Amino acid sequence: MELSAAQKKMVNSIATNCLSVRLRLMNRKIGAIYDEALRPHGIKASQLNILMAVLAFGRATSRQLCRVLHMDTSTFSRAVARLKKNQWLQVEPSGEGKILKIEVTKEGFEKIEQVYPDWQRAQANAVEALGESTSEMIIASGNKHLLDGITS
Amino acid sequence: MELSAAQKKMVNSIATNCLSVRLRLMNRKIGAIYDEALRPHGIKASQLNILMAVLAFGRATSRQLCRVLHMDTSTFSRAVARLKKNQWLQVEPSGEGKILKIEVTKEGFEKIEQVYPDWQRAQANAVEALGESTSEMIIASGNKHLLDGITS
DNA sequence: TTAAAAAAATTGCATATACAAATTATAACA
DNA sequence: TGTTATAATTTGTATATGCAATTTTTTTAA
Repeated sequence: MELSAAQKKMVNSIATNCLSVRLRLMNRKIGAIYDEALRPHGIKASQLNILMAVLAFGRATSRQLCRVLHMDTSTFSRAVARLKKNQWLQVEPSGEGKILKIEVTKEGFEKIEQVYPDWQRAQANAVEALGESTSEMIIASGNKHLLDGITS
Repeated sequence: MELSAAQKKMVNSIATNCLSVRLRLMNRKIGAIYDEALRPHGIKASQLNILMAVLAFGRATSRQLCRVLHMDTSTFSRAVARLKKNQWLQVEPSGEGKILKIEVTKEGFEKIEQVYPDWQRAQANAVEALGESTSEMIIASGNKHLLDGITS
């Protein structure tokens, strides 16, 4: 393919600036750091993610957790099934309307405690890879999103 | 689960600061913006991603592209298969050792041109969702990574 | 020039992800 | 109270992702 100047500009515009491309790449790169650190514990970063969200929010509906995590309910549903299979999560109706009691089990919490030092190591490596300021911005930006989710 | 103060601190530390969790969430959120905008064109952001990388680098080995994209070769292999099936990519041996000639086809480039206005729209929405400064930092950080990949 | 070594690419398997469709459970109302 | 409307959950299907193992290709060495 021979490209005109205008075409090259277009290509360059997307290749250089596309936030989806950039975030995807960062996600692969940083995710690998955590998954490598967590591998000996038999848990993935994404799974720890959900355990943390459940702990942080306490009793919550699937719907609320999905909104906060900006995750499709079908994705959540299957993730929860895997976490239940590992005995890290417990899901049961609470009796109060549609609210499900989703709880981290004792085994789940023990897993988090075991993982914590390696998570800290991964976190330090990730901060080093991204740089301090980028890391802080990502964390701050994430908290903003978290708050978005809570209000409804 | 009843948590002690120290345990709550640990949970909060992970839930609030984990870069993997944050990037995953951003990725889902921002990726959805692009995929929604690109859906009418029958192409996913991740696929556009690879077309752009191929165009930006010109003739390249799979290995080099995988390194730049920080993508497993198996992931790349299957993505390329799908892009070939859509006639957007063309892969053939070049005769020079192991170097494969991976090229965007005319159809592939036309697809990019069709998509461009909607990509711009998605980009604007993503910048709005993330904020100017976060967006700029992500782009800058991404470019750093890109350069990392080139030198080898 | 052919056999062994090394490298690259693919395939098997598992999880992550989302959209659409189907199912199930809840709520509302007649 | 039983039927319908609504909301939540799960299942089907497809892509994205990575690790491990296999297969294919290329290089090296005999």
